[in-house]
Amino acid sequence: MRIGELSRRSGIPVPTIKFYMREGLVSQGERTGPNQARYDGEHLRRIKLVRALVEVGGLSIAAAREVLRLMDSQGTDLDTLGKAQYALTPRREQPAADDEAGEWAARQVDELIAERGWAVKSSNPARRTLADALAALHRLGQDDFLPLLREYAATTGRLASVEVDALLERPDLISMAEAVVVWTAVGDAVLTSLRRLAHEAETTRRLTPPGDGDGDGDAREG
Amino acid sequence: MRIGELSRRSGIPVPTIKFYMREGLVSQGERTGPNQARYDGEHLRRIKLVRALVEVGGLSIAAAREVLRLMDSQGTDLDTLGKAQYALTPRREQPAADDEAGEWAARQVDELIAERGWAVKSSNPARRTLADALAALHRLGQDDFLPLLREYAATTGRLASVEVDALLERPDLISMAEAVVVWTAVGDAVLTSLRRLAHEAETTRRLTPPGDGDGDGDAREG
DNA sequence: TACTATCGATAGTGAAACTATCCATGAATG
DNA sequence: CATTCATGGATAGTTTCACTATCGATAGTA
Repeated sequence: MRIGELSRRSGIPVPTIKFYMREGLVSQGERTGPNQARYDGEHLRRIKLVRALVEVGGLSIAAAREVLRLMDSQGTDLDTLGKAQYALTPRREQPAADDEAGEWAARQVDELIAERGWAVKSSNPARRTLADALAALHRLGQDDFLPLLREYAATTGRLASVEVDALLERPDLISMAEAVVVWTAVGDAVLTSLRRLAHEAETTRRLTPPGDGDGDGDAREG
Repeated sequence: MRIGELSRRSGIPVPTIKFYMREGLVSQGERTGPNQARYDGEHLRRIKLVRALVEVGGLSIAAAREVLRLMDSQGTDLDTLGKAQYALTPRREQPAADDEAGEWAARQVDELIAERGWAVKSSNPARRTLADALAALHRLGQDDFLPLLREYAATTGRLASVEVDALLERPDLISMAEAVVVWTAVGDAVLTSLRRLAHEAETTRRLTPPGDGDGDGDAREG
């Protein structure tokens, strides 16, 4: 197919597809003339993957490029998968604040990880993200979130277990690599939106007197 | 205090604080002269809150303003808290894709919510976020994520329960409003980073032969 | 043959989040 | 009390990011 069809089938404008190719997110088509090239289903699929990472996963173009590069690297091994996982985590440019809250938060993260017996490298950028979040909570005096943190950790541990189970069902490393990338990026959106939905449901359940409402548990009101 | 001290104590540059005031995220100081104003601890706290929403929660300035406006509104009631919750969810500007994947995803979301008996308004923007995520997975043929979705829903339901428990411990509505805002925004970061950490830990646990390594479960290697 | 599509290259756009400069004045210091 | 620094409000400028638009030569198509 030519680029027009690629655009129609993906829903992405031609100039944007060209932009992705320039940026190295999508490979060039097979050249058939000075101003002609041919694309195939792989290109289409790749464009959909880029959109998933960028639009749903919220990755920057640069981060997406790095993730895809690692995913593509021949001889995808577990180490590379780990790096791809790291590249999927939003990075902070600035060094961590070295104030009281920052140090406290870093300590909390270390303790939590030790407590759960998790094997996590110190280079895992999620350590930093978590520490930043805890530091922000601490600065705001929201320390009563801490007990929830333990709950969250236990819960995500269980989730990770079933997730890895499902991942290991994949027939080959290439397929696993793609699942790691997609599930990690898109899974964040799934998890956080489910949390929002559950929060509303739970609040409604708690604060609605029993017998109030239509009783089918669905409060769709637009 | 004056703006310089506010800057020093928050770690935010003076021009940025001025910018936040212009944008209505932080209230003006109490004027004491043509070019003088006085600020207090509330201002400092507010700046920290803005930073938490923007930096950790990833909210845009516009979204943060809306959230804070709702949080501030006198007579904070549960309805307002719900609106604040909605304002914390990242919005899509474009209408949902009406392709097969989009429709399929919307159906999945409705079914899931019905299945769990969740009372969730159809206006909850998290429905859309979740549908977009599921649509992306479907377009990529990653339908084996679906069983995990059920697991995720059950899990976030339990989390929401303990979270609302903790929330209702708060003495007043104002304090609850702040917790809703902060926990929702920062909680996303906590949850997703914990998921990353758990994922690495679980992968390591599964793929490391028993007895391999130092056995303390901590694989910090930098 | 006319018209549309495509190629790669280059330049332009619009939003977002700051950042810099200015001037009149107030505070602080020797 | 003179000098220096800080402040407030206003306005304009900067940087980054993710696209978009245009161009001239060439290719497919009705």
